[in-house]
Amino acid sequence: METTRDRILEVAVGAFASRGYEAVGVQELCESSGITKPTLYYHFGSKEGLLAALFAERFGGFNGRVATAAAYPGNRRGDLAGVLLATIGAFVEEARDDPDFSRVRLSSAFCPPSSERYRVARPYLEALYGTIAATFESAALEHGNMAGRAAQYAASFIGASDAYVGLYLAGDLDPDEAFLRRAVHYYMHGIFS
Amino acid sequence: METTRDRILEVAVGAFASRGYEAVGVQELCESSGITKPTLYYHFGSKEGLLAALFAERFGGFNGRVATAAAYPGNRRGDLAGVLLATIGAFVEEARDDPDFSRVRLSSAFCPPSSERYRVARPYLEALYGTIAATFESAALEHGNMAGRAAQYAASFIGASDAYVGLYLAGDLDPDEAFLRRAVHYYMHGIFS
DNA sequence: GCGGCAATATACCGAACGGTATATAGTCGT
DNA sequence: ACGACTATATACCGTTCGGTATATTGCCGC
Repeated sequence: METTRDRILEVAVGAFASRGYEAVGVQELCESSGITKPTLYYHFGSKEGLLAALFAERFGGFNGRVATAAAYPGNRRGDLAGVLLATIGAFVEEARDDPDFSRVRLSSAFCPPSSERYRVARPYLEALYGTIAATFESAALEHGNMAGRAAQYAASFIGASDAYVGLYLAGDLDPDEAFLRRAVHYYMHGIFS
Repeated sequence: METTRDRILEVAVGAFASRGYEAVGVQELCESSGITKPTLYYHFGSKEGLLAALFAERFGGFNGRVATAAAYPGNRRGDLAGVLLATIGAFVEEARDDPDFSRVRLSSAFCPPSSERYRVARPYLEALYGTIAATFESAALEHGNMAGRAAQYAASFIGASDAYVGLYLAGDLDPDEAFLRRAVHYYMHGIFS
């Protein structure tokens, strides 16, 4: 059964994706959900609380799926390419399964430091970054010349992955399996290879 | 002499950087600038016009500097590494010289498709992307195995560069010359090298 | 010294904002 | 059948939103 709460969240993620959290009014979310304001405030307490609930559900889930994909060595000892492919695959799969959330996530990646958005999104952004950085730190144990560069690797890996997701969401790109394999290959061995 | 118009723009970029375009009110910008609303509307016509003027000045300038750095072959025939270093250097230098604008630029990189921000920022974002893609297309003429991949290269290069800029602006990173050289080296030859 | 224009201010507009005091309907345990 | 609790609605709050009609100032050309 679809609860009122779920319906509000679904309407909200769609509205936030297309017009942005700040530009969407609570009144409008209520009308689109077929409810009234006190109902929304009963469930979420505030507009910021609504965003927090949305992120807890979807960003939390996304981070979990990425963490599973990025586990290293996990059962893939030495297979960094396989881990990175699974990781970027998690980004792309999320964009296919939940494009609205992925749009909200991307638009929150560089949100202003004194915004409500930032306060809510920051822990999830840091968790994602930490997960990827940890993968590269583990890999450095097996590939000595990677040592001490995990932060730089994580930043560029997430940056490139999000750029691909952004192009896909804009309809400019279809990142199929071959595309992702090439992306990982370039990342590990350079653009000439 | 600092004109009223310039002062408004300076106040606006600072406010947009820290709290976001949508969350900043026109009234507040006027008070911070020491003027009143009709003066702002005399110069810019609307809030969106103010953002457009800001982007015309700063995003236009930034894109020009990137285009200069990314010119290929230019006088650097065959020196793709040098061109990419100059290009990522332009990103980082911009962040140092005009951190507020760079914050606004980053926060507009993935802004919602039905927002005012998107309408204003889109041409500049596309111009930037086109510039970088053109560089990789030119490089492919000399490095045959790069052919047909310019879009993918451009996306990942801009994505990684913006990720570095974002970390710098958050105070988590100091991208000095050595860092940037490593970044370009990884990009061209892979993370193991 | 006066017409015209660029640049500013006072005072106001209707609409939308996020949020709430209060009442009411259903459900569930006792 | 009644108290307590969950979930909802009506009607309203003060504030702020982007934007404007109108008046005023100062300068420049003639």
